[in-house]
Amino acid sequence: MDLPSSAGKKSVTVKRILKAAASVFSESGFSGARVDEIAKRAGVNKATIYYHIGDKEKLYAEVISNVIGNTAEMIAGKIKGIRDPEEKLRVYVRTFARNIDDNPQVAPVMMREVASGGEHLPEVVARDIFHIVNMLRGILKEGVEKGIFIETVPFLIHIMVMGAMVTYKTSAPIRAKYNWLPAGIKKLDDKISGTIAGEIENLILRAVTK
Amino acid sequence: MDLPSSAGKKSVTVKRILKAAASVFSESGFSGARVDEIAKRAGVNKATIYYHIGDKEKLYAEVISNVIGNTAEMIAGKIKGIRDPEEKLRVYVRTFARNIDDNPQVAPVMMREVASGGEHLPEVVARDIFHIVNMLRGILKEGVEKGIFIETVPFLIHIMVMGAMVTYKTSAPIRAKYNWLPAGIKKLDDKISGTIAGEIENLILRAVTK
DNA sequence: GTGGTATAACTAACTGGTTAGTTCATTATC
DNA sequence: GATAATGAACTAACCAGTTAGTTATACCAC
Repeated sequence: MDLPSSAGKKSVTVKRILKAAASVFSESGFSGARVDEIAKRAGVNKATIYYHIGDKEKLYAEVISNVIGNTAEMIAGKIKGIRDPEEKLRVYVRTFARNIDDNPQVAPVMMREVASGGEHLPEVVARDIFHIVNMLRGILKEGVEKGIFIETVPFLIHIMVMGAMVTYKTSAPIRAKYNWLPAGIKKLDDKISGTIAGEIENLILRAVTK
Repeated sequence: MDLPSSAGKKSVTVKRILKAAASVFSESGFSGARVDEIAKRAGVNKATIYYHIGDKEKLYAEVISNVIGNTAEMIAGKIKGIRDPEEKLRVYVRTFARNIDDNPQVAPVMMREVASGGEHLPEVVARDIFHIVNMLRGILKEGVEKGIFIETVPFLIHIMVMGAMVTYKTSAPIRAKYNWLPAGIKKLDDKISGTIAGEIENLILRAVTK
């Protein structure tokens, strides 16, 4: 019924369904999301979703691929031209930060996906994430070979960066809710790219640099 | 984690309900969890849950307080006797790791709670988490004053440690699922306390130490 | 260019299984 | 026998997925 998402041939209706689905799933998770609500936000009849895409699972898989599907490619592109491993690492962090800022659904969707043990995670997406970690491993290895980085566990570095950013982003509404929180926490910027990413960048570089 | 029988006035039935609820909620999240399933695992009739505790929300709040409720106290206790900020920071990380290992429900529950913007987070628990970050701030400040740490954003350090550990723990089933993952990632220990916590400890210390 | 037909896109209304929460009778305990 | 605790059965609401039909457009034969 649906075409592989490679060709950008999606109709306006399909795009609207996917956009609505992304926002509902990111707010409520898979089981919390209501197909009726998605239909309502997309401004289509529920049956239209089943006509164009398929059942709830299929819809979710489509959304998740769309939302965290091409991060690896983006990072690879940004890193390509750079020589210095240190700068590569900085760009790695920055690109991630930008990606999370630009796609607000990524963070909560990814968190819940991990929390559920990848219950609904399409293998393609798992491979994409592995690809990202692998790039990081390349960067770190190169740094070690050039004598500027210490030996580390790339996967750990990855989840420290990722974990921090994703938690930072998703915790924003919680931080906003409680007035008794001190300014130091409450006043932190909502955007990651910028001050926060810069801070994380520096911390990670200090951690891995000889 | 089990309370001494003096402090815990909870009946055996209530304890069994809370234990069952914790495991179901941590597997399926709030909306994915079924009250019938909780009753079944606890070996009680569903009405017993409503008699002793209340509705699903009440039950969830009870579980969440139980599961991440007294971490602050535990950390405070462990840190009390220590002078050296560096060692305090190490203990901070280690205690957290231990806590996550000992209570396997903590990580997924916390992740989903953050992902949902604290939708069901009891304020008591939010205050507890803030208390933890505040302790970390104290440690870091002390280190800065003694001239051994650089200035950092405590909240960021906290979510780097936390994010990494929680992600590490919950990603275990995903890492186990895919056989195409290289040994370097697949062979990582499931327990955090030990090698992993040690590695995180070192990274964080390198990051904040002058 | 008119009538006929096929097809894609969509909808209102329905179905049947599921599930949170209730009721009330029954059992155990003191 | 009064109170606390539990069980079996029920109900009302909810919700994923279906059905049967409508509209719009394109295509084709004559």
